[in-house]
Amino acid sequence: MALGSEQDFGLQPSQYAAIAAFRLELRRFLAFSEAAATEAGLPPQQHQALLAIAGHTGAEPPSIGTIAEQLLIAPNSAAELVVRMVGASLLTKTPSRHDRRRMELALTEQASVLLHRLTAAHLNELKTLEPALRRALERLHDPVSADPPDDA
Amino acid sequence: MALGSEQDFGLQPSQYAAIAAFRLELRRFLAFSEAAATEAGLPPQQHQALLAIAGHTGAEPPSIGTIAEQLLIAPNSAAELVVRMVGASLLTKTPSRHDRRRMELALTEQASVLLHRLTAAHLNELKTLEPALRRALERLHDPVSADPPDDA
DNA sequence: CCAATATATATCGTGTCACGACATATTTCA
DNA sequence: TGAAATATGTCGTGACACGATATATATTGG
Repeated sequence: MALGSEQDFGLQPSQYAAIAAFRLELRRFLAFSEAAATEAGLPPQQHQALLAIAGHTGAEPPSIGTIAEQLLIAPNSAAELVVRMVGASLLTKTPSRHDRRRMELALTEQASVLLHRLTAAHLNELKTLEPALRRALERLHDPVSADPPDDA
Repeated sequence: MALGSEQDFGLQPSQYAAIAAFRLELRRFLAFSEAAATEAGLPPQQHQALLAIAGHTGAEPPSIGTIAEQLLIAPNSAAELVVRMVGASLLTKTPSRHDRRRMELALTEQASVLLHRLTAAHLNELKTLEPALRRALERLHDPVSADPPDDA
């Protein structure tokens, strides 16, 4: 369903390079993020879960399902992730009184401090990486202007 | 070393939401990409390796080390990845005659066809996702203007 | 020109984490 | 109320990256 319906005229060799360069920029950011989380003693996915909870803006408190939606993982995977995080004293998990199927999640004090520091580091790093990310995005449309060769 | 040297004044609650939203957009793109590769019968990392080779612009032909650099993985991981891909008839691997430590990599015909279709699908999808990605990037600086709540 | 070192790739054991399949508890609704 | 939908939990499995280590080839200082 995802393939087969696009026209493939006009796919230049340089477009491979443009997409590859874009993916490399994404990887650089993700690698920074994973390294920062790991150095802080936090598995990367647990960092993302903290961020999703702290950044949650809905009316209902964040739940296991919220994690699944924001991290784009299956609900059972989110449940497992939360188990690990409660075990690591990063989250509290309490049954909702309005819907006792739901588990309401909240950051512990420890997690708040960690996330605050990590977030500051991320905003800082993004100041550096953002221009390259922007340029890579733009070159997807106009791949004629190339970067210097890989091995430069 | 990565943490602790940033000032953390002025980190608003809405910045968590801005970064979380940015990460969600990244995940949407990555999820599309992984799904497209998987539907095409290709493990996502193998797709990225194909892209890195096809998009390689250096003077020397791409090698195991090229894969490691572009995918930001360790050289031994790249070697393992290439073993799997040669086994799946996606790559040819021949020792370089100038440096017989090096293995020169090239796509098979089958892989070229696959990658061409996948790349067209990606360029197509990026037309849709790019605006959201751009907006999410911009809101990292100016997080006051928010998206509608999560559960809208 | 050779010994020491650096580089490129390969192998093996290990650990993390997401998934599918399935199970259970709670809520909703015809 | 009973059936279906929703939310979470459990277990076995698999992909893949890593660290430690090994081997082959290249490079270089003396």
